[in-house]
Amino acid sequence: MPELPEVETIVRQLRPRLEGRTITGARVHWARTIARPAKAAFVRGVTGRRIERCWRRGKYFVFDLDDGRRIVGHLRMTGRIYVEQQPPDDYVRADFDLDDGRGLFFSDVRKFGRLALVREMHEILPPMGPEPLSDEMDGDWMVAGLRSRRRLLKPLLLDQSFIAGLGNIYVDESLHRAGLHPLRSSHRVPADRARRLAATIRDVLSEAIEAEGSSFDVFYRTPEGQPGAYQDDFHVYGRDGLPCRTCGRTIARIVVGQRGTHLCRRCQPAPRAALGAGR
DNA sequence: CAAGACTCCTGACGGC
DNA sequence: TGCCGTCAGGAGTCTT
Repeated sequence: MPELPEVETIVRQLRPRLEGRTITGARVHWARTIARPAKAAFVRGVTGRRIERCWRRGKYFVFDLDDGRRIVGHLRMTGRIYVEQQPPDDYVRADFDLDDGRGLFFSDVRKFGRLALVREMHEILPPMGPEPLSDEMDGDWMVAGLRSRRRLLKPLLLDQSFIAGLGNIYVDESLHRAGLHPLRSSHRVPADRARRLAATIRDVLSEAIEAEGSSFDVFYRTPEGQPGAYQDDFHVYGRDGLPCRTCGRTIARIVVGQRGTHLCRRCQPAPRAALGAGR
């Protein structure tokens, strides 16, 4: 579920609750939640360790431990993390006792989320593109990146090995604001439009972080239990049938790469090859 | 290399 | 009310 702004918000709020805390015990209630090592070794490995730092890479959250190892996790569609006194819901797949008497709870309705205990990030992370908010992801990078691959824009931006952290919401929102149709071929995007896309992605993500992410249903809540506010600023995502907030044209929904895709046909003109498609 | 199908899971929702 | 099909913010694997 959560994309970069949601994971960033979660990590920021977990930081004061977790950094410096020692894990005094752990339980796993759904074995497949633990990607590696085996469940028992995971529990043994985290028990007694102090959490030194909480940070994020793409949509992954990372808890550095005091023995050089780290817990790396992904919330996928419906994962949530809390630091509370009591289990927050009926979907806790793993939980950790903290030395201040509270617990760290990993909850996930659909059981797609994963936790791993590793020494090096590459043991669990697939190849990942640059952080969208880093200096590396600038206009020049986007121009070169779009040219070097022959992909449809939307699937390319969703590809974590191209750029890290974007998901379905923020790709749709970024493409709309950049005036680019999701079915455009990456290598045919003019350089000036590619530069605009890079700037737009940074702006959209920054604004979403400012709003503490997006919550349009019950699944995303910050560790403080609050919904995000960015869904109020959506221009296309989930707005099919409603008027475009930029030009008034009805927002359309098509399917691209098996993903629901929202766009304004006036703000985002179709590429020639896609005319007549996507109905 | 690119793109589509299929899979992992559960719950909510619309239609009948 | 209840049953059924469909869909969901992710991503890995396999096939074409």
